[in-house]
Amino acid sequence: MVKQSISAEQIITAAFEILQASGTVDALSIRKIANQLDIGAATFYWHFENKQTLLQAMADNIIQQIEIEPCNTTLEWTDQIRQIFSAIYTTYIAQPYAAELMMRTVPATKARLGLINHLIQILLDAGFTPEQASLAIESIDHFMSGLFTDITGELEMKHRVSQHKDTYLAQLPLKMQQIATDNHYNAFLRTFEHHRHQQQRSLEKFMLGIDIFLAGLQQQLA
Amino acid sequence: MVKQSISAEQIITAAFEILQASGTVDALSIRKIANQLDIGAATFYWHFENKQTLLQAMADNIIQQIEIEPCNTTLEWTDQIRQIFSAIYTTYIAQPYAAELMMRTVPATKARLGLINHLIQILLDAGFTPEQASLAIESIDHFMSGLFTDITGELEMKHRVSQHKDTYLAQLPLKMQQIATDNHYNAFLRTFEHHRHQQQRSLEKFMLGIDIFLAGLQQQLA
DNA sequence: ACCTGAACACCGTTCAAGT
DNA sequence: ACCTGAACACCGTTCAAGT
Repeated sequence: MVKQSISAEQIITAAFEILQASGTVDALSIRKIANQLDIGAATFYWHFENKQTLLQAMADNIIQQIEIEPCNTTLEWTDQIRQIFSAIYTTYIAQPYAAELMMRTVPATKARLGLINHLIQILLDAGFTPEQASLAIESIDHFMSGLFTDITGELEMKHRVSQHKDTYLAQLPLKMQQIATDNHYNAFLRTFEHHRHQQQRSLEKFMLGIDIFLAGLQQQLA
Repeated sequence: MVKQSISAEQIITAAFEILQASGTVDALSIRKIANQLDIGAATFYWHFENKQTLLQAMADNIIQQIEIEPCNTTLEWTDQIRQIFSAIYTTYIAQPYAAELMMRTVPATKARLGLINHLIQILLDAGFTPEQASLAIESIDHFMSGLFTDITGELEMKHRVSQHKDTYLAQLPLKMQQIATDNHYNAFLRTFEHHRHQQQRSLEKFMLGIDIFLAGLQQQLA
C-alpha cells in the first residue's frame, strides 16, 4: 500500500515536535521522525539529502520566526542592537534547542545572512570599522550560544533527574557544595546559593551581559 | 587468556589520544577506546560507571593542566582576570575538544571549583557584589564556550572537507557569498573576505573580546 | 515520483559467565 | 578482582526493489 505523499514541511514539523518534547538535537533521530509520520525511515532520504540538511532547514525556519522591527534610525545604535538580541533571545528561549541548532549549522540562507548583515550594518553606521563590527557581533553571538548551551544543559539535567533515570546527576549539586565547603571556596559558595535560588528571569540576566559588552564597545568609539 | 590489569588512567589516556585524532567528543566511543587498549568494550564498565563519568574525569584532567600563576595582588583586577583567561585559552586551544568537554560536564571537582572560586574572589576584592561577580564570570565563560564551539566546528568542517567525504559542506562558503551578493548584503560581504583571510592569531581576537567586556565591567564600578 | 524492507556499520549499556 | 562474548535497544545511511 502506498502512503499519501509526505512533504518536506511535514517532516520539519514532525522534527520540531519531537525536539520540543525531547529538548536536545541528539535525541532527534530520523527513525523517530519516520515513526511519527508513519513512514519508513528510508523515506526520509527521498526528501532530504541527510540529517544535516534537515537541521539547516530547521535553523532557517527558526530565524524566520524572529520579529525584527523596521529599522528605527532615531534609536541609539546600542538600543538597536539591544532590541534585536532581545528578539532573538525571546525566540530561542521558547524552543531551547534553537541555539544548538544554530551552532550545528551554517548560516547559508537568506534569512540568517540578512540578520547578520543587519547587525553589522548598525555597527558600521555607528562608526566602527568592519573588523570591529564583525568581532563585536561574533562575540555577542558566542556569548549567547554559550548561555543557551548552559540553559539547555541545565534543563536536560533536570529532565533526566525528574524521570529518575539518572541518580548520578541528581547528587552532583550536593557534591559541588561539599567540595566547595571542604576547601573553603567561600567566594564560590556565596554565589552558589544565590544561583540556585533565583532561576528564571534569564532575559534580564542576558541583557545585563549584553549591556556590559555594549558599554565596553562604546568606550572603544571614544 | 587474562590481560594485564588496565587502569582508569590508561583509559583516560587512550580516550585523549582518540579525541586528539578525531577532534569531537561525539566521535569518541567506548568501543574505540576498548579497541585501542585491546580489551573488550564491556571492560570499560568495570572502571567507569558510564561514559559521562569518563568525560567528567577528562574535563578535570584538562583544568589541572592550566598553569595559574600565584595570586599577584600588585596587579590590577582586570589584568588578573586577563592572565587567567589567557592561560585557559592556551590550554583549550591545544586540545580544541576541551571546551566541549567542559560544556558537557559539571564542575564537581576540586580543581574546577577552585578555578571558579579564584575568579569570583578577584571580582569580589575589586568591589563587585557577589551577584555581579558571578554574572561576570559566567558571561566570560559563556563567551569562551561559544567561541570554542565555533572554532571546533570550523576545524571539523575543514577536516571533513579535506577527507573529501563531504562535498555538501565544501560548497557552503561559496553559497553564502552567492546569497549575500544576490541580496546586496554589503555589510556582511565587507567582513566576510576579511574573516576568510586572517585565520590564526585567535588568541588576540579572544583577548579583544575579553577586553571589551572588562571595559564594560569597569564602567559598572564607577 | 515516491516509498519500502533489509542490510551495513556503527552506538551505549547490561549481564551471565569465565579466570 | 578483573575481564569476556553475546545480547539489547538504539543510531545514520544505502540500495535494490516495489507501485
